[in-house]
Amino acid sequence: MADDDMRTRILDAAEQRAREGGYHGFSFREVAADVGIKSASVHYHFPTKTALATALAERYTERSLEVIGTPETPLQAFDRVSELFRHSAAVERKMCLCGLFGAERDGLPPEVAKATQSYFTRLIAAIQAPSVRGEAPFHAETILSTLEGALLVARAIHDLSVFDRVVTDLRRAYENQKRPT
Amino acid sequence: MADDDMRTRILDAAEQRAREGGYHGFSFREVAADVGIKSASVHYHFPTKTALATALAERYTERSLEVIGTPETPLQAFDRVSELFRHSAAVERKMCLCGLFGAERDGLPPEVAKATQSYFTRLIAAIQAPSVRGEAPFHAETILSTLEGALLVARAIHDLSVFDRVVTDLRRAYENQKRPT
DNA sequence: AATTATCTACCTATCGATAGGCAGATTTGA
DNA sequence: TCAAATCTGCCTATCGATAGGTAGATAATT
Repeated sequence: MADDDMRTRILDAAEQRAREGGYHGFSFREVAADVGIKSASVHYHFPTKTALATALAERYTERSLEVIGTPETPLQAFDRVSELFRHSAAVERKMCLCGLFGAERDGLPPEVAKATQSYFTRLIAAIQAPSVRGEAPFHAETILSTLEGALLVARAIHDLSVFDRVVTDLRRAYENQKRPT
Repeated sequence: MADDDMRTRILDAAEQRAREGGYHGFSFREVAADVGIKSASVHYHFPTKTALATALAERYTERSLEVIGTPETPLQAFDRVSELFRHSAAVERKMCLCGLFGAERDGLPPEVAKATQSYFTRLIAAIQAPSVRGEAPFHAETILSTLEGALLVARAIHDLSVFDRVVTDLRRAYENQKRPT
């Protein structure tokens, strides 16, 4: 039921906080209070805020890649990533962690910025993979950008139906479109 | 040549800072130092950080709407907004202010969140306007979401060519696509 | 006994914000 | 016309709160 590992519980709490206010929007004290320890004890598990945020981005990346898996067609890749972001919007009701970090890029410690960059490059690679056999109508960057933007905009105007309309628009174009180049 | 009005200079400096680190990523002291006054003097022009950030979002919205103007066709609307975001990516080399604020939504003072929401609803309305006569292939939300996401992703992976590829993908789909419903 | 995990207690730096003052320009009123 | 009053735009100094981070004692586990 409860998370056994304190390190995991810290990551969970920090992720929630970071997905609300971004890197500068959460603190060791808040996270510590969330998990029921003192802020000094958080430093035992993660020596610096940079280390904590980097671990956050890396775990988030791995989890996202697991959801995407190894799709066999471009359309299947599209649907997997759509579902990943739809879950973020409708179930977790939170921004994408690395989307938020990416927006804050210039205000991030370099190590966190690098981990954030990896999230995007690795997801793009995973989305692009099935296109090796068979052309895809859109670049992998286009899929990811659109979903990241749809999540951001839908949340900003407090209307999750925006997300679904954007996905519908893009998917229709994706199916109708023939080879791009 | 130089900005006469201190209020304007404060807004300019704060906008640069906010577009780097977000709402929690800039401070009165930094902004004050940028314009050559003391942080206490910034409070003379903007009583609270909420007031400053709200003014920032409102000014950003007005300026964006001026760039978009009143396009006469859906495709013209698309191109105007594309150019707005391309300028942000390639010339200013900064994230969209309200895109960043939107990502941080849950960590924002309510007044700032509302001003951010207005940015998106008003831009969507401006993009949608020419569609009253003549169908548009995509919803206005799709245009805005995709560009916001493309800006975010391109910056996150330090590759501005991503932005252009996404815009090219979307524009091709936009031209090829026939009436959606 | 040694390792692991958490504690108390504290540090320095910075945060947003307030109080009160002061020089200079502007307005007001006799 | 000239002096009193007010306003503008900044200043210094300081507030309480909070930030990330550290040292060393203590408790728990093996």
